[in-house]
Amino acid sequence: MDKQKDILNAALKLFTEFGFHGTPTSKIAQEAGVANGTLFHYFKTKDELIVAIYVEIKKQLGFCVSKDIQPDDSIKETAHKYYIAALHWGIDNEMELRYVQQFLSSPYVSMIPKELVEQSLAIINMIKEGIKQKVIKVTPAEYTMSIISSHLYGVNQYINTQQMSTAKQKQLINESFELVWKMIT
Amino acid sequence: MDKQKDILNAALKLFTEFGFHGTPTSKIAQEAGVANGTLFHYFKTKDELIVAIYVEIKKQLGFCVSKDIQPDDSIKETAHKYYIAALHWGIDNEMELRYVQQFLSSPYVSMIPKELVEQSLAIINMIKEGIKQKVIKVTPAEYTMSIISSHLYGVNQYINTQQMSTAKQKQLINESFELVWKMIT
DNA sequence: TCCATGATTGACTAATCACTCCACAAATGT
DNA sequence: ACATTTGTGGAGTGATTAGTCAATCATGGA
Repeated sequence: MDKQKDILNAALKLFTEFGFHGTPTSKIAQEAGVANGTLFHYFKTKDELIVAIYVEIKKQLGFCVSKDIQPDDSIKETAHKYYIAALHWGIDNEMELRYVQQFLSSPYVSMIPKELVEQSLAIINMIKEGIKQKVIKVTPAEYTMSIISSHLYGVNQYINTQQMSTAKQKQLINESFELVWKMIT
Repeated sequence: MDKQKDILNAALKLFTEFGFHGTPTSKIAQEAGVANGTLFHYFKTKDELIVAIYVEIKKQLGFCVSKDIQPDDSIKETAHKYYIAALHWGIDNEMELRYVQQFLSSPYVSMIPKELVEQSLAIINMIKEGIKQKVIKVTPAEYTMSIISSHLYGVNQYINTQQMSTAKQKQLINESFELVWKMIT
């Protein structure tokens, strides 16, 4: 019923499969089951749609990753929860992940609205708090963050390309957190 | 003098700046200082050009990374050399790295010629040899490989975004290898 | 000198695509 | 009941672009 959502979903699907250039707006409208003009009623330009999808995904990820965090969790507990949640999100939302990758390594990155940039501030702050509490190694928080994200990315990619039982996956995920934790402490 | 190289360089530059979609072949020809038709004399299609650039970069990286390797180096020495060379390549060839990222997260990946896929086999074999010699942890070699590459990527990104003295860079690079080595052994 | 081969040119084209426009429908307010 | 806003449709348009082609130019061998 919600045509805007239909358009977003159709566009997400087609963009991940055929790329931004490879999918005309007409195909998006067709896939979403709306008319060509309707698409431009909701999104003034194709670029705006491309950015909107990214913003939507980021919002979902942000919610998903932080929903289990308790204020009185220890640093390690918090980090563990963030890590696990992010990894699971990546596994469950392969298409969205691929979209984000494509988006971030395209010239559209420069169109990200400012208010979204601060999203990952919570994690940076957690790292800084961890350093203050002397549980995390004294290095620039951005460096630690960079290491963690890329590790996350690597594990995700491995899990997504190899196929394995859910049990093996769980084991791998937990082990990989311990690996990262050992590295940053 | 070599117009084919001129075209490749011009295309690399424009594609990294404006994306595949955002740069028309006419602009590439212009930047390369050749006529429109000349471009299509060397590359049958725009897609072929896009893939050719990737292949060229991969060739350079492959050469750069393996040129210092000696057959009688220890596993750790070999790994260290690979790691350092790859990191330096990424620092010295920011544009090429960005191109590779953009390419790999685009639908053009599926056009990579088969003979190129085996490129990273040498590193996988090194890891397997390391496992046999009991210096590297017993995990699937592809997993270890995935962890190393993504770590490399993360460090690279950090170095490229922050600016720091060359001395600090060197220190960071060496420390980061020890971090990875600790992780995989 | 003459020919052959391949490089080089740039005007041209057929197709595509982002976006507009306007008519109409549905919802919402008064 | 009427007016106003909001949503929806889809044909149409102007600009852009990948790729073509026929003509020229450069090189070198016979």
